[in-house]
Amino acid sequence: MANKANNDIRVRYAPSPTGHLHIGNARTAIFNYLFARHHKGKFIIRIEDTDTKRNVEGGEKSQLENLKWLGVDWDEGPDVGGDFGPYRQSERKDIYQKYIKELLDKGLAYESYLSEDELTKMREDQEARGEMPHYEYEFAGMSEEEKDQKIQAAKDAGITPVVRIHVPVGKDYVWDDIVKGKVSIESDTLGGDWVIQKRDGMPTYNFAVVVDDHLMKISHVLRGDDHVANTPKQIMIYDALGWEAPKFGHMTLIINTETGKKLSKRDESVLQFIEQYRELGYLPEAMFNFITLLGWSPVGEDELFNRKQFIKIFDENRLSKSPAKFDQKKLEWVNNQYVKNADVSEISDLVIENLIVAKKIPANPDTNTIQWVRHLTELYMPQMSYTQQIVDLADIFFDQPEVLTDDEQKELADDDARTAIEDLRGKLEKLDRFTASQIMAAIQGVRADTGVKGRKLYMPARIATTRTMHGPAIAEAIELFGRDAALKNIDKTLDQMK
RNA sequence: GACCCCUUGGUCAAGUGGUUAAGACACCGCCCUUUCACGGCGGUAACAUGGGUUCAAAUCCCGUAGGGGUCACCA
Repeated sequence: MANKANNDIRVRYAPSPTGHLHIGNARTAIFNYLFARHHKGKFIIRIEDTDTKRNVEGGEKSQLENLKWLGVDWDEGPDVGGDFGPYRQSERKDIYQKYIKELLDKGLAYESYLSEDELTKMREDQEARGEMPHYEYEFAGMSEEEKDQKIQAAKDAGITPVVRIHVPVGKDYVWDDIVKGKVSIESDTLGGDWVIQKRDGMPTYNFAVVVDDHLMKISHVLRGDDHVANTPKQIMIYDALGWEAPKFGHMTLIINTETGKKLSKRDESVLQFIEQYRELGYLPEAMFNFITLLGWSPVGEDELFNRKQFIKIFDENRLSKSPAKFDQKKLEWVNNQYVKNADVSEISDLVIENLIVAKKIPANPDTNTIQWVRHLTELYMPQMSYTQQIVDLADIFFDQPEVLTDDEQKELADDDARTAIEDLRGKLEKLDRFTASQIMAAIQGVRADTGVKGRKLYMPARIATTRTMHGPAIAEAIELFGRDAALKNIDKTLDQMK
């Protein structure tokens, strides 16, 4: 199992089209991508759709789309083709067939005629005996004649066989794992002769993977830790077919913060599909950045990198051996770093979508609205972790509170407050251009004319115009309300003042 | 249960025999800000445990405990 030469580096990401792109899968894809790009090798996408029952309509398309969104691109795959296609396992049936036949001819595999019922019974008996379920050789101790008879009987009963591989007895399967180091698993712990071809004629995962990886000249297999137990089975196939196995690397799983277990797709306490984050207005660069830092760390102290930098500094030897919890807070922080530094127009476009979905603005906003949202976005960019937060953050612009809080009333409980607010009202009404700079001038005018200043001026002014004591820069906020709304708010506040 | 693997602060993590055991998120405090946030500065807080090996152990070895993964005609 010698290491292949660097110029032959080919890695793959092999999703099954059973749904949307999961965080864990995205991470696998990203690490493979980074590995390929760093070593100037090829990155391939292969669709593993041998379980026809579980394939989801549109699943493949969604997976690829979200991968592209993250900024991952590939050299070969079902959509772009390549010299080693087809890139969907469902289209490679005859290829698998050929190798199944080869193993059958060599006597390394055999047809198994056990029915579902017999298999179930076997497992139940084992369980009753306190054993873990495993396959027991169905022709154990039989002569050729007895064996033939049994097969004939099964055939007569209309049973279609599956194909099983003979698992060597007492053999150690050892490999030097890129992340785990030396791993060794004994063949007798594998659960017996396993199926390489299902009753429907499709190959099983562990068989198809080997055939494809070999034919596609895959040099390194980087995948999740949950595949460790599959590796000996796969090496077994490489051996049986006389092929050289690639290098394996098993990355630790991402686990749920609360349960400490591997993120399960059914687990609803964590958002775990890329698409969900996309809808909340997370930026692809930020997601890429954050995901890459899960189970991998760069050399220095920096944590913010773009794709190009990651490609440059990626080092598979720095993959972590222990599982990482998914920290949403940190993701928010990372995303905020990117939001803050993004172009206003990019963020604004996302904000518009979020506001439309929340029904705060019409589905087809006019140019005034778009311009208005742009200003709004600029004001809130420094504090948005993700753009969907704008809906709550900017709530005062859409739904002003009917009553004031006690804290707000306290700020207004002063004769100066009324004086200042009334004076401000008059000045705002007369402003010829309702812009932030003019508004600020008006506020300062209030100070000059009434003598009210400092917090006693700004707080009442803010509360009266925006109906809340917290928010972005006061003049900008008032401008965003517009003259009519600001005056209306002032009147309402004046009425409610004690 | 069997087999594989993991264990540094609440979280992510650096660290590969000699360090005051980095850094980031979160948290707390102060500053900036006529509000909130951003930003700046500072702080609390960790080598699971017991034995070895060694002049010296977070680092190497063994045991224990805890955690995880896998045991399909799913991938």
